[in-house]
Amino acid sequence: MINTKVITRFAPSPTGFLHIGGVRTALFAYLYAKQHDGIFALRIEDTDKVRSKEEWTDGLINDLAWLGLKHDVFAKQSERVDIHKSYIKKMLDSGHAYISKEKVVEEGQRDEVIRFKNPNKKVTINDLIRGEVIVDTTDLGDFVIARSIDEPVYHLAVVVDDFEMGVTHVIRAEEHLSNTPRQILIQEAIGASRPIYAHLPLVLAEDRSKLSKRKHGETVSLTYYKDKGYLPEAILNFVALIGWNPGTDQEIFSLSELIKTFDLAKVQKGGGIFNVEKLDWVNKKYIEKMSMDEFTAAAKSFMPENISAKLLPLIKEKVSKFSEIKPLFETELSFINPLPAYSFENLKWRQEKDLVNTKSYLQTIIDKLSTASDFSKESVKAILWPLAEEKGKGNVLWPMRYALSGKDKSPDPFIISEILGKEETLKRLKHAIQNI
RNA sequence: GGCCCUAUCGUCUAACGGUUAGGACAACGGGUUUUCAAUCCGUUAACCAGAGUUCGACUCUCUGUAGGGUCACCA
Repeated sequence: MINTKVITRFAPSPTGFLHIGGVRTALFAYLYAKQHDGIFALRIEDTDKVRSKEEWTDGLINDLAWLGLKHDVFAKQSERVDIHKSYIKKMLDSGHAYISKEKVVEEGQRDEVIRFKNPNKKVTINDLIRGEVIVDTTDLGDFVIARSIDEPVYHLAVVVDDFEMGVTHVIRAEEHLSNTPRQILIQEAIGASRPIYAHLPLVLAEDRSKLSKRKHGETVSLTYYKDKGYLPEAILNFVALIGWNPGTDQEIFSLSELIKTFDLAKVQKGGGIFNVEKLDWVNKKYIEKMSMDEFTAAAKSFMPENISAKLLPLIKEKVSKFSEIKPLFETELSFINPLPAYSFENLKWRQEKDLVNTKSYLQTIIDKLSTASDFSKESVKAILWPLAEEKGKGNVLWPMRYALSGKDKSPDPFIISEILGKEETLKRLKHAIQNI
C-alpha cells in the first residue's frame, strides 16, 4: 500500500472532560496533519463500556469544535468491534494469541480472557521527538488483548484502528511511550505497518506532576478556562508554546500561522508547566487585537445586563479574561451605581492643605458645565482643561473625579461625566460642595 | 521497586563546541498619568553534580543525583 498522505489522529476516551494536555495533543496532531495537507481524525476510544459515557463524547466533540480543531474523519471504537473481532480471530488462528483460563480474584473478573503470545524480544522505537528507544518486552508477559472475542482491550483496538484507518503518524502524550512496545508487538503479529511515533512531553501542574483530575481538580479541564472567559485562539496559542517554540521571538500565532510554523522537530523533550499568568497575558493580547464589535459579541455572556455601550472600551482595555468583567462593576466601574457614601476629606488632592481651593474649583466646574450643551467626554474635557492647566491638574481633576465616583479608583472624570450625563454629574458635584 | 523518559532564570524557552548564556511571562524599580489600569523604559534571575573527550564544553560520552511517566480484564 503506497499512501503518502499524512493521517494523524486524536484518540481520547470519553471517560471525562477534555483536559488541557489533551488540547495540546489534539492541536499538535491537527497542526501536523494540516501542514502536510493531510487528514486529522478524531477517534473516540470507548472500549471500556463501564466508564465511557455518551455525554463525555459529546463534550469532547463540542470542545474540539469550540477550539476550531475540525476533524476530517470521525470514528468510534465501539462501532468497530467487528473489525477488531476479525483480527482477534486471526491472531487466535495464527497462534499469536490464545484463550487463557484465569483465576478470579476480583469481582467482575472473567475466568477466561484472550492473551497475546509474547515473543519476548527487544523492540526499537524510532520516536520523532525522543529518538531511539529500546525496550525489552519480556517483562510485559502475555498481556491481555481482549476480555472476550468481541470485547477488545485498548491496545488491540488502537493498533487495529490505526492500521485500518491508515494512520501514518501517532502523535500522543509521553505517558503512552511505555505502551508503545506492546502495541508494536501486536502490529507485527497482525502484519500491520508501523506508524511513525512522536511522543509529546507532558503538560505539568505547578508541582511538576502530570495534570490529573483527581489531583488537580477542575482546573485541568478546558471547560474551566472556557467558563473563565478565555478565548479559544488564545488557549491554543498558549498551549502550543508549552513544549514547542518557533526558535524566533514570535509568541502570538493564529491557528493558520501555527500550521505554517509548527515543527515537530522543535518539540521539547521535557515536560512543561501550565503557567496561568502567561495564559492571561496571551489572552489579553488577543482581546487587544479584537475590534470593539468582536469583543462585544465574544464577551456578551459575561457582561451585566443593559450596560452603556460607552463602558465597553473601558472594559476591553482593562480585562485579560472575561471573568474579570463582573468584578469591575464592584470597583472601578461602580460609579454607574448610585453614589456611595464617602468621606469628603478624600476630595482633597494630596498637594492641597485644606478643602478651601477644592471647594472653589468644584464650584467653577459646576458653573462651566451648567451651560454646556454637548456633554461628550471630549466636550467636557475641552471646557475644563484650561482650568485644570491653570490651577494644577490634580488640584482640579482629582476632586471632580472623586465627587463623581466616590472612589479612589475609577476612569477619568470626563468619561464619567459623559456616561452619567449632565444632570447626574452636576448633582454629584453639588453634593460634594454642600458637604465641604 | 522494575522498565522508560527528562534536566538552562520562579515559569515557558533560545543556544545545535568558541555568546557579556538571548527572548517572553511573572517579580521588582522608574517614566508618563488627576487615581487605578494600560503603555513605555530598566533591573533582578539559569547552564543539576562529578568525571572524561577536546586547544576549547550549556552543547559530546559516562556515572551519580533529582524529577516525571508507566507497570490493569482503564484508556
